Amino acid sequence: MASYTEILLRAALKKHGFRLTPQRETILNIFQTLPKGKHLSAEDLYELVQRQGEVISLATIYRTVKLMSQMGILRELELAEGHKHYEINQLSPPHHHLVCVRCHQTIEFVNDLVLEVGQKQANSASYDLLDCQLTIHAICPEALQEGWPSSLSEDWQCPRSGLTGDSHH
Amino acid sequence: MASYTEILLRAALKKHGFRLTPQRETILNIFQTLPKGKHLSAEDLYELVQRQGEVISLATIYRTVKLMSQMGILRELELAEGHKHYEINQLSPPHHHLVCVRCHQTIEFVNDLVLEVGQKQANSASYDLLDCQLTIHAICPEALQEGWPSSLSEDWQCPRSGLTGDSHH
DNA sequence: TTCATTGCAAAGACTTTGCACTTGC
DNA sequence: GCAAGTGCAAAGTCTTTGCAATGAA
Repeated sequence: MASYTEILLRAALKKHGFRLTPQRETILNIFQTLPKGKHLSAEDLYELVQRQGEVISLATIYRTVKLMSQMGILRELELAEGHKHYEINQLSPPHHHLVCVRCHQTIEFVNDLVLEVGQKQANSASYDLLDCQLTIHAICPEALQEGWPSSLSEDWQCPRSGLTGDSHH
Repeated sequence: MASYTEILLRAALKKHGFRLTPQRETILNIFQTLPKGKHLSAEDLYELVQRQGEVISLATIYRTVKLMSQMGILRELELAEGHKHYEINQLSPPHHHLVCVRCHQTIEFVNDLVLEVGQKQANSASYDLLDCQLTIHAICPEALQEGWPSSLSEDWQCPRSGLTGDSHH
């Protein structure tokens, strides 16, 4: 599963009776040109579309990422920000996430074992694997040192913030 | 990490300056007496509390499961139902989930490799591991056969429904 | 007594949906 | 042409929060 050209996307959609619309093309394009490891929320995507001069309604954004996730084109990530994030589903190799429950900073990593486990598990139940995500919840050293979770103040700024690909507000 | 008695819970809370309240005890109790592998949404928990004659406000339910998850007492699961589920965090061994994106039926499984990977990853970043979850998104044989996702009707009932521990409405 | 915790109700964040219009095929 | 797709605005669902009252230590 390399990269979805318009042709491939059309084929994938057609296979299920869906249509290729400019909106769907635009959205797929954005995900394809996204820096590796970056993931977007619906809102992020909405803004990115606007920034390149087009407009797609939020409703369509939601409908599209949902559809594409269900088709296996996108991965739906549930990190710790309270809303979903999406990225291109590159099955080779998918990366996983280590998330600090305190500051939400996310470290991505790759591990082939995980996919093997997932594939094996899906196969053994005769399921068709779409995606496979290992999410590790942990506390980062900075938060630990700060004595977390005794101080629940939501305003503490982890010095780690801004270092990695954390794309929420 | 065997089972939280009142004593242990108090100690864990005290360590962070939190208090032991009847509500917190009740909630922990419910999770402890829950059948293995069963997980609850906030709403589920709210109803279970009522069914045993007590009343805890939804706000407190939410605050409590959040706190306990952040303390590592509960695991916060993000499956495919659009809301979070919680269960006791038994680090030995944590189980993982294979979820059908179509019918939301969930198969649980245990795999030691996953925890090893998680632990190793957390350690290498000097994080303190709280939880480690592998979530596999896939399509169940029944849905595949039904031609999913070409038929997006939300009313299709997977014959698999009701077989396993799927606790949403 | 003191400060964490609770309950209530209101607010918030995110997502979905009904409907009329548009458009791919 | 017709069913699928879109945009809009309204409605939902789940979750959080302000505040006064309560209660654990």
